[in-house]
Amino acid sequence: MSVDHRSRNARIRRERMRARLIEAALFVSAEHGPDGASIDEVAGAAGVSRGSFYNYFFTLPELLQASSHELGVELIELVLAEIAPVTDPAERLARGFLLLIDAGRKYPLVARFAARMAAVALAPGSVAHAVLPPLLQAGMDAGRFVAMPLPEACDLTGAPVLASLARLALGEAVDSRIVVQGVLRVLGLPEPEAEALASLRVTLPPVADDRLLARTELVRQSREEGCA
Amino acid sequence: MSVDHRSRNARIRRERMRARLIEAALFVSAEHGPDGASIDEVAGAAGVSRGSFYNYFFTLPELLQASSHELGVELIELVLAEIAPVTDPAERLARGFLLLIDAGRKYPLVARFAARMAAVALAPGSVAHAVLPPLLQAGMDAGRFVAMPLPEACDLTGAPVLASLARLALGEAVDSRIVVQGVLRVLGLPEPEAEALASLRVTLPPVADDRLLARTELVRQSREEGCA
Amino acid sequence: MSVDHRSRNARIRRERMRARLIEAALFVSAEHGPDGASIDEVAGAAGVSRGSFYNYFFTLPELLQASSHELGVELIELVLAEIAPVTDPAERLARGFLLLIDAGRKYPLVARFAARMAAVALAPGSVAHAVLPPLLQAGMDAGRFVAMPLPEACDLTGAPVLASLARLALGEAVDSRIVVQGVLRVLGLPEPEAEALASLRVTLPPVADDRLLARTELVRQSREEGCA
Amino acid sequence: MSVDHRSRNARIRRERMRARLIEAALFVSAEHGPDGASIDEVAGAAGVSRGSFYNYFFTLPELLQASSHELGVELIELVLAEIAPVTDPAERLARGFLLLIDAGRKYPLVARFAARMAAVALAPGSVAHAVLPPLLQAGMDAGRFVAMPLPEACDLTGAPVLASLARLALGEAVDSRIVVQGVLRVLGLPEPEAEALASLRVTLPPVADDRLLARTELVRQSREEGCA
DNA sequence: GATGAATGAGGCTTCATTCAT
DNA sequence: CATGAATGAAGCCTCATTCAT
Repeated sequence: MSVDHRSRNARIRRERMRARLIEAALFVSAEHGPDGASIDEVAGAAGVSRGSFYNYFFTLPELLQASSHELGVELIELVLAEIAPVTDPAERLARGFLLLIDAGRKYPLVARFAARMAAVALAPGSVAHAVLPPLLQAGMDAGRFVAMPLPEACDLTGAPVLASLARLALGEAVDSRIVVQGVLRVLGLPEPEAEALASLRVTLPPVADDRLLARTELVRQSREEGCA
Repeated sequence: MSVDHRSRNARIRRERMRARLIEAALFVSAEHGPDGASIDEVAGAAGVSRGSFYNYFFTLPELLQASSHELGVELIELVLAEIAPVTDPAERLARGFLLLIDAGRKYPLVARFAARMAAVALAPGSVAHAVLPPLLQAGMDAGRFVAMPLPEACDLTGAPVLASLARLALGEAVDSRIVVQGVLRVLGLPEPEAEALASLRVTLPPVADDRLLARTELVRQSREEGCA
Repeated sequence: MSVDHRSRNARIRRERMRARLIEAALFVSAEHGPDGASIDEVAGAAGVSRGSFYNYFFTLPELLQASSHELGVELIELVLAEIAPVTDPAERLARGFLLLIDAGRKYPLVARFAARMAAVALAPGSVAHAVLPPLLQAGMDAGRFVAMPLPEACDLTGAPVLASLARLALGEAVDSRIVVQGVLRVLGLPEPEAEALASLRVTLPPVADDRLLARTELVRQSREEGCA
Repeated sequence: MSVDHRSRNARIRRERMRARLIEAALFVSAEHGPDGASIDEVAGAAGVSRGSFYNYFFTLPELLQASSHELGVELIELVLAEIAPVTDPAERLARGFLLLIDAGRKYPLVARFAARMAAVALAPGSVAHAVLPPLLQAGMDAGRFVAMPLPEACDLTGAPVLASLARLALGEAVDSRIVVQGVLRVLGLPEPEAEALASLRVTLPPVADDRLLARTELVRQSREEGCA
């Protein structure tokens, strides 16, 4: 029993430390890019010692990968939960992309991270790759999208959205309606419908305080206060 | 006269050395990415000493930038020359993108470079940014494309093509017909025309032996022979 | 307790490492001058790795400064302790200078260091600058020395002594009696008194084995043994 | 004949080039110290190529030595010429030192150079060492100065003057009357006479435009104009 | 586990020197 | 002779990694 208890405590502490490192890696790599980060800096940002890092990860890329994965999962889960009730594949895709660009707008770190980590984030095996193809396939199966090979379909739809996030990260304005309407058009939707779906109003649900997304906001706010 | 001769010789030699460095940078950054390159490695690949690098460039990013620029210019000039006789903006765009993807197929280094250097290659000020917007604008002005803001239009058309190059670089197959058809569709072309234009047969003209593009081929061939 | 113990041990080890670096810097800069020293050489002389240097100092000048300061403080403390009982300002100065030149004779490294580091050692903010002016001022206030501006007084008294140390460092003989008598003369002391004070017999007290001064001796001895 | 003529021309050109290098070395080492100079910088300041340097000197220290020597000779010749008519050794010394400090005031580069190059400038074999001892010896032989060993006499008189120049180089004020009076006092002159001699008014004669000293002035002036 | 000292490999940059033109 | 390109040795610094406490 006491052993159990102790080990449970230990496990919880481990989780928390891991989360702190992942969070720190997120900030640091959003700031300096994945290649600009150093173990020292990440550990410092997490408030732990250099040596501790090695108790949780073997290499820096491994942590960055975990960091990217974690954020991606949170983001995707948020979006998927939001579009879960929607049954029409076209509307699902439209809402999903609109929400994603909105997330980039609301959470600047997300946009910056997406821009910086595009190579990692889109690599096969990433969250994005797991989610987009099924959505597209479903639309084609339902006859809502014109049939086309999935890889090309991903390039035609996912890449513009990612590019939009990158532009957001640079501080430029992005009209998500235009982008999503184009994406739907490329999938063969009739123009009026593409326009209607791209004009849907979507809202990101609030996220729990302990999620990565919420933490990125906190950091942003504290910085603004710090500056003001 | 003799002064002239000497200085001309010197200038030519300088040019050649510079070209060697740029070429080497191309290979190295295509291999390891822009952040994986080191001055040592580039100099080594060029067959010159570490110190020589500093006689031609101040920093590595400067060389990479020059390298990216040089290749981009060659590529763009090649494509532009090929589509120069074409007057219809839609056909120009279709042929241009088809040629570009073809170039990625024919010159694997180009694809790899495009994939690795996306961030650099697409940054404002790059060759791509100078070429695509006017093409799109011309099409809209001519009423061939639906009107839409240029930035979003770039994201919707350029990003899929770049993504295709990236996929090529990974060794995957890419059906450029599908991609270009989609790009034309997103620009509002009627389906039959989009299909027709995307089905055009294009051929990259041969390039002079001293151009970067040709040199990338030579390297590839010599490597294959080396392996075989 | 255990924390205390660990951190105390750590602190002691840090101190020791720092001391080793300072000591090494002393030898190296006495040998090659402050501009001839390199981080590599100092670290090597201290028997530690290049990287360790950076765990203790930011720059080489910082270490040299620390080194100079440390030795200066030891030397000054030694001399000041010795002349503490003396009340007559003239005798204090005479004994102080005699002891200093004696130190240069007894500890060749001190002389060499003084010669090499004159620029650093005499810069405003150095130990020498903190000690000599008050001594001179006291003598003038007491009417023992003729009144004159302090800066010029420092030049007239301190510079000859430093020059003597430099000559010692070159292996030449120095008659400290002559030098000190001259210094007292320039301060206006009547000749017989100047001669009497300059003829005082002084002896440097022994120093603890862990002081820098003692360590310089050890090194000298070990080298002589090595040669013999 | 023509050979003679050509070789004479050549010799003159060589001399000029050598002079330019020496002058450049003077400026550069006065600016950054003897250890801060590089061949590149000196050659650049002289307006010649790196390679040319090696046609005139083997090493940088050799050039610096020549530079120091040249300036020292000019300065000494200037002072010696000025005090040539004076027969009293004490007055010769007084006037000489007064002129020297004046030179430091009038030609800041001289002061800075003296401060920076003290080690080189006072090394045995330097100009200073060739001039001061005979002056002192003459005074002792004539019974004007108290007898004392020459090395110590040099330290007691030369070092304060050099220290004064160093202080001038730092931008501090120096009362040469006080310094020279002290120097005479240390040599045993009766107080009234020391004061009288130290109060002599001396004036540096103008120097020809092609002398190093004059060139240092030109540089200073052009800089001031540049700033203004 | 957590810590941070110690290490040394690896990249960067400067600069003296050589040498072909 | 003058030039400046090429070289590589040598110093600087960062940082991933190991390890004793």
